[in-house]
Amino acid sequence: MAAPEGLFVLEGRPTAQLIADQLREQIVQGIFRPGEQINESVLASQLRTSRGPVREALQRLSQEGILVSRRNRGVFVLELSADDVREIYAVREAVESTAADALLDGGQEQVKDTCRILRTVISDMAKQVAVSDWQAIAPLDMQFHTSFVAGAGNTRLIRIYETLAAESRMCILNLAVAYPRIDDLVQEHQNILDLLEKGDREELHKAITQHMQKAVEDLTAARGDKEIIA
Amino acid sequence: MAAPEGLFVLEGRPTAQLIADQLREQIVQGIFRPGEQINESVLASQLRTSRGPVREALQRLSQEGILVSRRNRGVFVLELSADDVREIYAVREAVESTAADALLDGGQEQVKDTCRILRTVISDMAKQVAVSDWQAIAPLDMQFHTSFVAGAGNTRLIRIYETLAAESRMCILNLAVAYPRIDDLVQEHQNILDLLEKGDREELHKAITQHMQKAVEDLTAARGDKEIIA
DNA sequence: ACATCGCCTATTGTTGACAATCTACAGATC
DNA sequence: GATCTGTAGATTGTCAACAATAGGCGATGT
Repeated sequence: MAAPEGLFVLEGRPTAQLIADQLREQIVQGIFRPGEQINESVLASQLRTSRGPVREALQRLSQEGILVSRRNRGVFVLELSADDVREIYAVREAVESTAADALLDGGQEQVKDTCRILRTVISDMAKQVAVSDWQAIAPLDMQFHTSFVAGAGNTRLIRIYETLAAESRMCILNLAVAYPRIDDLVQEHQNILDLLEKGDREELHKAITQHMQKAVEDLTAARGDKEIIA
Repeated sequence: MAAPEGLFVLEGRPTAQLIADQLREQIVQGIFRPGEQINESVLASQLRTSRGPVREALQRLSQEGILVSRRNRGVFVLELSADDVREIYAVREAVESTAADALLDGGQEQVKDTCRILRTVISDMAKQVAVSDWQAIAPLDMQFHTSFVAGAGNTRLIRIYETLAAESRMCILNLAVAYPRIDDLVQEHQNILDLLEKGDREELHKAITQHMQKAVEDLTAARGDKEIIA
């Protein structure tokens, strides 16, 4: 039978997973602000479920690092410092560089498939830039990079990058006006795509490094060094 | 399930954390074999606790990737394929290379502190090699690399590497005679330490890459390409 | 006024019972 | 004999009640 997709409130299968995904999305969208407390009981009754699955989901997100749990005090949305930003983007650079190598070593077919996906993402991105829809740009930005890493086909790399993507979106959303050089945005991603397609390993690595460095500069520019961003 | 004599009744505060840590240790030591099922209820009664904390610990290890959970069927110790080995060591190479750069960029002091730690590890390793105590060598091998990464001071990198270290130990332990070139072992690590101390970035990267490549060759040599190692 | 002690509340941590669901097996049916 | 079906058992998934604990706040004594 054709499976009719159920609604978001409560589905049959992996409840904790659904809660975690939903919550992560709400956090990176800024519905829960950094430093804000999340109460197990309250969330459970809101979701019409018990504390068990909620607790499981919260624990999951804590392990991912976007929540911090203090014993008998509560769980709170992560607050990011400038140092955190530097850490995150340093690791992102490492992961994406590795993915780039794996892609280029993986054969023409793999590169081609990945590029096809990346092209559509850039296309969507250009549309949203044209109408200045920042809300839609951040997810697309991350989708580009996530797809890039996914193209390498290393499941561990992908799993690592998922957490980094969530943290990056938290960085971006907490920066109010997130993209100072919004016109460069599409161009930069297009450049990465071109270099991947061309197979220019050297320049691709440089482009990734620069992309990350610029991001760190933008994200840390307005704030003091050790200050909390959010 | 085999009676695990190594598990102690737990006290103190973060119960689930303790269970997870102990269980992880038991798994990388091979007390729980790959593919073996781990039963929540049984484990709970062995630990004189309830299913809640045990479940939490198992979920944590599942997220780390050293357990796999199948709904309503049970949780099982991860079985590693040759592809898994390649994945793990590819990511390890990326992480350690990043750590190397961060170390060298972090100043003389940081490098010096790290080298001091690494020296003692190598010293211990040499002792165990001398008496051919393989059981003790694997942890020291991982301790070297974990300390190396820790020296970079990037908490996210460290967290990522902890999981990789656990998976690596699973690779090693499942290979029976794990170190074909046991005499080279100390030498290779010493070489990495020397290059770090010298600050030779180029050669250090090469050494790390070679170290990982050799490991993959050793670990996949005896088995078919897609075969399960354990 | 100030420091100290002890209660109070909010929140997580823990527990045992109960429900849902998957697999395997045995029996019926063709 | 092969295949379908329904039932049993094992295991996780869910739940609500209960316990422990950390930190706040006020009473109390000086």
